[in-house]
Amino acid sequence: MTRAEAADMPDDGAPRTPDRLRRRASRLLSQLTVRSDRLINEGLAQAADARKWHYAVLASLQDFGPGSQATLSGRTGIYRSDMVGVLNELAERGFVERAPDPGDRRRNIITISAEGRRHLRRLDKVLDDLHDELLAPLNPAERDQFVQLLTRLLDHHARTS
Amino acid sequence: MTRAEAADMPDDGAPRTPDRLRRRASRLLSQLTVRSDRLINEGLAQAADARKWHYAVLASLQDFGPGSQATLSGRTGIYRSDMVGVLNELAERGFVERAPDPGDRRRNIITISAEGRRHLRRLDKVLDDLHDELLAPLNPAERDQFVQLLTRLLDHHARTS
DNA sequence: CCGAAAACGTTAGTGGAACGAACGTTGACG
DNA sequence: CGTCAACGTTCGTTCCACTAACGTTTTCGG
Repeated sequence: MTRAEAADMPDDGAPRTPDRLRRRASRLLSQLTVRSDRLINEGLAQAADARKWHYAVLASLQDFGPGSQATLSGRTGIYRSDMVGVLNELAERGFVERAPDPGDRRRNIITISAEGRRHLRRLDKVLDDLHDELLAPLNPAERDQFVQLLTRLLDHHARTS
Repeated sequence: MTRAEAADMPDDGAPRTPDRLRRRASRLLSQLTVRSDRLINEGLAQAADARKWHYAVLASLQDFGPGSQATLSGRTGIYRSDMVGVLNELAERGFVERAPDPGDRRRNIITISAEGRRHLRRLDKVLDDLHDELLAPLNPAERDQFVQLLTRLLDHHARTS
């Protein structure tokens, strides 16, 4: 033994973390979200040169039709300040069109293009695969449960915010 | 009607988000974690002038005894670069002591103080309350389930990292 | 009908968290 | 003894949620 590192190593090399720390839901959430975000970001970047916000915007356009940037902000939860950049990226790639609203010249009307629709289908597939990886340890019933629980918690804290 | 904003408003004022977006586990995780982090940070700051890192370090010291900064990094998951600041804050408040290791002058040995122990007890209570708020919509069995699921997912992705 | 207030898109910037690079000091080891 | 690794530390980067302010355009109350 070079020296007794002991006490932190459960004899298999990994440093030990106190249970009361490891069991805290807030900590589990934070840590898992870091991994999840990394997985999704890297996956989207590499498989489709995309970011998760692209998906949010395109899906919102596809499912609810064209809208102003402010509307899209509301639908997706992306801040209007950040929406600018996202739409620039999407417009650059030809996935959306940004046109001034003739009826209200403060607004832009954002429309999804045919290419955008195709891209969205691709993103949906990529995300399906990535979520399969994310939720790998859970069986279908448990995945549903997990999503259920998350949804209930989020709903509660969204109303209360 | 001033104008038909329609389509995004389920007739109760809240903008509508596509289901495929709302159901993605990664998105639920991100959003919930934002709320959770905010709840915990604000709660700790206001009730105990503390940050969550403080809890991690103090709990690790209490449960596994003194250690070097590197050991604490391993136990808590805090980067050694960030550990410096955390320990400064804790030492300033008299919750830990930072003393050079006589047996290895590269290291500092960090020890929790009596005050630190008291503070940790307080933090534990505050965190209990905050988690009660965080998990409010779930009954005890569901909370256990939730923690179970999170743990399994995190374990899987920690090994695979 | 006019002036104040609000909404819109946009730019710039803040604060926190996770993480990497590099450096001087000190110990381990062939 | 010389090389290499570990330690604490400083500095910097990147990403995300979020705020502030501004010019333009529209709405609305008096």
